[in-house]
Amino acid sequence: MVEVLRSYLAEKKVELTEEQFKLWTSRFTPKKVRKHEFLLNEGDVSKHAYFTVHGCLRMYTVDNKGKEHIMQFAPENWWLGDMESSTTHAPSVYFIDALEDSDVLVMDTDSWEKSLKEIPALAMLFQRLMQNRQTATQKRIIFSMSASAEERYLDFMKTYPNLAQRIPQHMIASYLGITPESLSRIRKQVVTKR
Amino acid sequence: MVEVLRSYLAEKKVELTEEQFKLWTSRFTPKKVRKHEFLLNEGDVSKHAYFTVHGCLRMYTVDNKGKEHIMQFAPENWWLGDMESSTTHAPSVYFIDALEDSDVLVMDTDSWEKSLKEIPALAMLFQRLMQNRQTATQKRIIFSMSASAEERYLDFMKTYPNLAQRIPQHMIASYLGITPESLSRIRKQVVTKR
DNA sequence: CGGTCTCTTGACGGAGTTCAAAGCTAGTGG
DNA sequence: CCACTAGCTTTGAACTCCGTCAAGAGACCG
Repeated sequence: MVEVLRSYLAEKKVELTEEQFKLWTSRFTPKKVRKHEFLLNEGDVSKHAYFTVHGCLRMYTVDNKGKEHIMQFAPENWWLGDMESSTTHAPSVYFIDALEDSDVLVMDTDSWEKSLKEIPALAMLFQRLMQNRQTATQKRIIFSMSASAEERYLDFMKTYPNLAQRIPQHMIASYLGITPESLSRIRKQVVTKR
Repeated sequence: MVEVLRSYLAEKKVELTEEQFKLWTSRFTPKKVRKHEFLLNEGDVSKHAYFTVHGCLRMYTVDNKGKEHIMQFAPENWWLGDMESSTTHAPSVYFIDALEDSDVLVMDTDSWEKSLKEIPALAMLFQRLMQNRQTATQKRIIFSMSASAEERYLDFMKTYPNLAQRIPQHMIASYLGITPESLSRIRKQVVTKR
């Protein structure tokens, strides 16, 4: 299954020697995850990073009013994990579970850090990905403060065109920070507008 | 002026050899910045990182409706810069200016990257700081979706207790994503509540 | 000392929430 | 393979928080 990482790296324009590739991929464990199965629970210390080969994961928190807030989706070719908990060994504030039956690749934190030290090209890739994530997260803040719920929904549709067909509406609502009822009304509006 | 970095590093529990410290600090240029003076304009490629010795900087964007949104404040002992623009050489979407007459230390991007490569302890420090920032940014998203404006104001006051006395109210409003009028009403409420 | 910037206060409106109920869909077990 | 149930989505009505617009008071700087 680790062969999918070959095309992934090619797409990201990262070139490893065959030796490096073998070393890296030997540290992954393939895992089948059932829908609704949990990979991380709030309060646990994160010890793994995940790569979605097929299916979809999500990472979310529950606020003090009991509401779920989805921080990130991880469909095919996405990485997911609570980096903070992994590096600081502090209990995570996040849950990670599967939205569909999924195939994922798992690597434990120690192997992960070893790989970054041994293979500089990987360290550079993940620094770039971290930077992109920070940029995306900042844009999300600005967008949540300046755009209406409808604008944010349309933006979500543009960013993840296929995802909206695959996952329940109320998950999108949770990601956008609105209620399922509001999203339902917005979708009606958007359809009748054209 | 670079001597302030000595106590800064001590506080962050980073130990450099005297040689490393000299090498690093020799690459900074002290700069006096007047209130309202700009260090970065939207559309420019960021070529510098800043450390506030005295005073306060801010980084903000202007959305398509013409509203300012403050991404970050940088009072004493804070780093500020558009990392994304610096690393990708893409035009920045941010403005950086001074909220008070300030003393800052400036390092250009090339020297910055060189320093991180030459001094691993620094690379580790800034990876840690980046991680903290990502965590803080994520918390801000959750908070902006789950908490009322009043709760967010009270949280801001706890996080930056001294800052609220120093900077104009409407800057805090811009950071919180509410109007100055709303913040004014919230403050009135908070005072009369006790 | 005049003007601009900042903060406050009021009235009104609108986007989104809450609560409730009724369809609809999909998964499960017989 | 069908029936049943639990979860998901839709719709309605009332409400609430916050934004907008407008006006006035105070503070600070040139």
